[in-house]
Amino acid sequence: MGKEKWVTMKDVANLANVGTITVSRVLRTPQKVSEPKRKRVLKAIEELGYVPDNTAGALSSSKSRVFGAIVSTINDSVFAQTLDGLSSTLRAAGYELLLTSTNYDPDVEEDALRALLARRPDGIVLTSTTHSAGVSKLVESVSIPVIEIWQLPSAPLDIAVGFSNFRAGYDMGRHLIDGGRKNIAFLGGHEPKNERGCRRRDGYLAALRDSGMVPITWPNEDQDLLSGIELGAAFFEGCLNETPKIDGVMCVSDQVALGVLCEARRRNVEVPKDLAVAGFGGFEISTQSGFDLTTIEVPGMEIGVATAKALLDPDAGRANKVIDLGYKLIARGTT
Amino acid sequence: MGKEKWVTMKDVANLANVGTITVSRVLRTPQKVSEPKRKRVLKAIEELGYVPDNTAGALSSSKSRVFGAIVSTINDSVFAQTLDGLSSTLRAAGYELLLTSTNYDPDVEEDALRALLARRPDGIVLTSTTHSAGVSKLVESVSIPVIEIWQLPSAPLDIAVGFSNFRAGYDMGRHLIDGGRKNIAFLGGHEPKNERGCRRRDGYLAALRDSGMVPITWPNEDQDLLSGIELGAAFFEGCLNETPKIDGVMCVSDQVALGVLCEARRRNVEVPKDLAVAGFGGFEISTQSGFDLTTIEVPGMEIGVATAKALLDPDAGRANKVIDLGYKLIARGTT
DNA sequence: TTATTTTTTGGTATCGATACCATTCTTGAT
DNA sequence: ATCAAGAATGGTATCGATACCAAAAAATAA
Repeated sequence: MGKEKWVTMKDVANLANVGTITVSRVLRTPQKVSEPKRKRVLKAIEELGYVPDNTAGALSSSKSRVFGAIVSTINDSVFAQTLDGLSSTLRAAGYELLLTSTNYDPDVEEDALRALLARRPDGIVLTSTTHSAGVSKLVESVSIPVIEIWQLPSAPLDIAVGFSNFRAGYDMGRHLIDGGRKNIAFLGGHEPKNERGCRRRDGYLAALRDSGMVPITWPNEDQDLLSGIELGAAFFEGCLNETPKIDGVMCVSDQVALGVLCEARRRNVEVPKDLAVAGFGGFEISTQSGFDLTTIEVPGMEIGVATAKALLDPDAGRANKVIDLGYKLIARGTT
Repeated sequence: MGKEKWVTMKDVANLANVGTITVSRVLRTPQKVSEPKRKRVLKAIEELGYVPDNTAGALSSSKSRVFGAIVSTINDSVFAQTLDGLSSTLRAAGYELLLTSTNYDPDVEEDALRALLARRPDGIVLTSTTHSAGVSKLVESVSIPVIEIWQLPSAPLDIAVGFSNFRAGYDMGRHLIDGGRKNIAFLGGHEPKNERGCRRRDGYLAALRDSGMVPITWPNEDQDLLSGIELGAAFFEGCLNETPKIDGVMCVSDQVALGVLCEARRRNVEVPKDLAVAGFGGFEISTQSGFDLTTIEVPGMEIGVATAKALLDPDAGRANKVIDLGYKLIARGTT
């Protein structure tokens, strides 16, 4: 690697025989520079291989052109879609995304937020909706847009973009009830760390309560070591053994549903005749695994894009602080 | 959100009645500050809710404490592991990760690199190993560590961390040959955009050539619209119809293999008796889908951690420019 | 005690860009 | 021809931290 120092704006200005400020204008507001000078400057930039230093620009303009995001995990296909939508929309507008994951550990969130704020981002995206006191205090002391995404909080800190997991859970519960199922279980979503899953389960509980039915949730203790697919399989051993009359199961995610379906096939349990299975997420897996899974399709990409827009124009976003993008219940072959 | 300006180091210094530089030292080299002053400064920081401005620090120290990464996609479970390992190791050392994805479009790489370099990162991580002239030129003009990960390049730009997709493909080919298969196909990995997949296929081709066998690759035209699982299913329609004697198939990924297995089950094709199936990746899906898939297990997390270490101590990393972390062929029930 | 080293502390210049203001140069209107 | 309004350009101060150097204080040696 070369040992040369970075080329600065001054170097470019000298070569093009203009003032540094003119170089700056060529990059930020080219229409304010006359044609011949602009060309000379661009040529000099090209020639020297100049790459502007945004940290310096950020310091003097107090606009970093960076947004920060804190996600609970990168390792989840749905967040991945949102992040793709977010980062590509932002980059098209000349902004960058600083990404941090907490691995579902709420204690990490405050540290991560501090580290992000130290970069003086122009805005922050959070994927959790319950925050520690420290986080709330930090966020409130800051004058940049803060967007909470995915789960819509009851009292948004600033702006929120997402959909209602509760309503989605409720709707899916009704869907199974309307399909004539009499004993409907909810599988997964116990871990209190996973708010979104818990809200879905709450929706399920409400739907069954409203119909006077008895809810069955499983597992009821921490099982976070089980992968989605493992959990689905274990469901047959545990829950269905205890309560064989179950004729419908609503899973916290498509992955879990897939596990149930695989195991059902192995045990010759007919779906949907003997058991209706519903997933959540609307991933590729739900249609392409050959199981034709009923699921809730979530607008992952759209959340990313809408979040990017709200970051870029927070006043428009704040006009309606809560942007609900909804979801789609896709009834297919498994129910 | 509050309208207050950011608290600066000077504010802290005034409150604690010390020089600004002392505040700086409390944060960076606390052992150089006497006990009582350190305490006073920390108290002032706490009281004012001071969050240091790293952009300013970066400017004067020319150390940004940020690393940049360009990945082809976030939406891939294996990269996700690597990114998790990378970002958590870096954050533990007080560094942040600036993440950009190219969506497998090589034209985007140069722009993304420029945008990253504008933040003056202390190092760069690339996940592709063939670069445009512009990218190479930029990288060479820069005096920070550049690490290429996953696919080991023949001529690394600087440091490389990964494993050999070619050898992995070769080994899996041999595994099938040694298992007595006579007509072995390779499924997926045609798209030239996906170098890693192509290297696996090259390994497969070499293994078959070395044994005097005739390779069968499918599909042979761009199919990038097909998801992994779709592709697996389509394989039966296309390739197996044309060449029914195929008794072994090596898939470019576990996702594709899962598609093949699902379809095989539906068509009552017995695995591994009628058809041996091998995957690639070693994801959860390979063990937990209930299919007990033979696969190549790839050290995704370890790549992330090793990359982080090399970034933090590039001289140690450069001692052996190529860090080969290997892979594991896990023979299971499907072969 | 004095001389010498080590530790602790602060002042000032600096990093590379942009903001702000002042100046020069155009252009068109009167 | 004169003036006003606007466009184009550049000089200088500034953003908030750290580097570098120098001074003061404390610890140690002679």
